[in-house]
Amino acid sequence: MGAQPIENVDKESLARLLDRIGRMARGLQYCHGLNPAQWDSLRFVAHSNLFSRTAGALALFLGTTKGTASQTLNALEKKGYLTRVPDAEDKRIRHIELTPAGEEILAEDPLNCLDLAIDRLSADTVDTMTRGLQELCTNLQARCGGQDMGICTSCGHFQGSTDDGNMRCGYKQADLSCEDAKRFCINFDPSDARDC
Amino acid sequence: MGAQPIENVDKESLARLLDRIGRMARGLQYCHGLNPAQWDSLRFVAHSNLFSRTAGALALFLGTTKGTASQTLNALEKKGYLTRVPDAEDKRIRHIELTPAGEEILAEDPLNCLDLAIDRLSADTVDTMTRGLQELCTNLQARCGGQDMGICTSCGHFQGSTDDGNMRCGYKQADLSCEDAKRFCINFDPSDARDC
DNA sequence: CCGTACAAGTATCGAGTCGAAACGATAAGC
DNA sequence: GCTTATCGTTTCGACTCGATACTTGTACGG
Repeated sequence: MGAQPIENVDKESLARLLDRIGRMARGLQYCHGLNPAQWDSLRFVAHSNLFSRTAGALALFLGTTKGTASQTLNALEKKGYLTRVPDAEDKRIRHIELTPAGEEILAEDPLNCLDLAIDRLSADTVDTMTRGLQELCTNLQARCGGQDMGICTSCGHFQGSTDDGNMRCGYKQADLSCEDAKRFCINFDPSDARDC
Repeated sequence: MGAQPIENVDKESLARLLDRIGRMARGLQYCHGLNPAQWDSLRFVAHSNLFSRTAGALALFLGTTKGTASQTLNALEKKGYLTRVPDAEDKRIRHIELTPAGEEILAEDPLNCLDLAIDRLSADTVDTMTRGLQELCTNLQARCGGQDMGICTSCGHFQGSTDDGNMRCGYKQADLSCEDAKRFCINFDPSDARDC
């Protein structure tokens, strides 16, 4: 308990700090000819499972419209960072896949610079901040939409693994490869999730 | 030490969480007919001292150009939330002042919603997060510009108070009212600042 | 089958933002 | 007094984003 009693000011400034960091992070993401929305989209595609690598899911995640998401994807496709492959069953759907060039440029994600700064914090601090931010995210998204994402094993729709080693999703009524099951899903149902 | 050893994943996700919160906070700020940049500007004007209530300082703070800042101020002036009054001595300068309407709308700052979420965190968590974010801010701004701001009493340019109760700034070679000295300054020099 | 309802994705248009650059006015230094 | 630097604005073009309408495809009910 070495901490002094905290003035009210601090509570206010946390919100301002978050806003400020957000703006800085945003500013960092104008590089390599991309803009923040495009970086966000690349990251989303890289970390999402098959069900979620679609224009609609991206729009949900970014809190934007399908039209805008489609345009962003157009820009990225034109630059050669991703391709869109038709779904085998549902012909309305086009799955987004990173190209090798896309994976390469992701290695230069400007947010890595944020990681460097984070590395200089103590593990305890990072832990506390992560928990706090996750709680904030949860509280906020109740108010302003935005989609929570998680992985199959902690998802309410998860129905266990099949004989051939795939994961069964009760929501999509479909299987997912073991690899994809570790990626984030836009249809994540936290009802079964424990902490984190 | 109840915390489990933390996986690498967590360190990565902190950066992503910050990005995510930033985007959410940004999304919240499309309301009352204003956009994020305009809210940021209103907040800046409300919390800045006389020296900093100018178009140039706003640009520095927002990490944008003077031209863009000027346009944002135009929009806000047209909506009646602020006015620009010429400086008595330097005729190049126009000081930005909130109108009563500006103060009113600031009471409905959408970031207050973030404050509500923050209120539900423990004081210790808020404290740790605030310190951590401040450190991140400092580290980041070294890399990507952006101006740190602070108040006179912890500023390297502060030269004490004058006979008539004003605060003397060695950088601007000018006095500041006691009230303004408690507001943030774009010329803040942290060399004399202790923690916070 | 056929028709309706709905969902995924795309194209188009207009408002608005932003940055770069040029400009005018003023201040400061020699 | 002349030159240079600073503050702010304006203009222009590229681009983003949201709203809307549209195309294509699926599901369901008769």
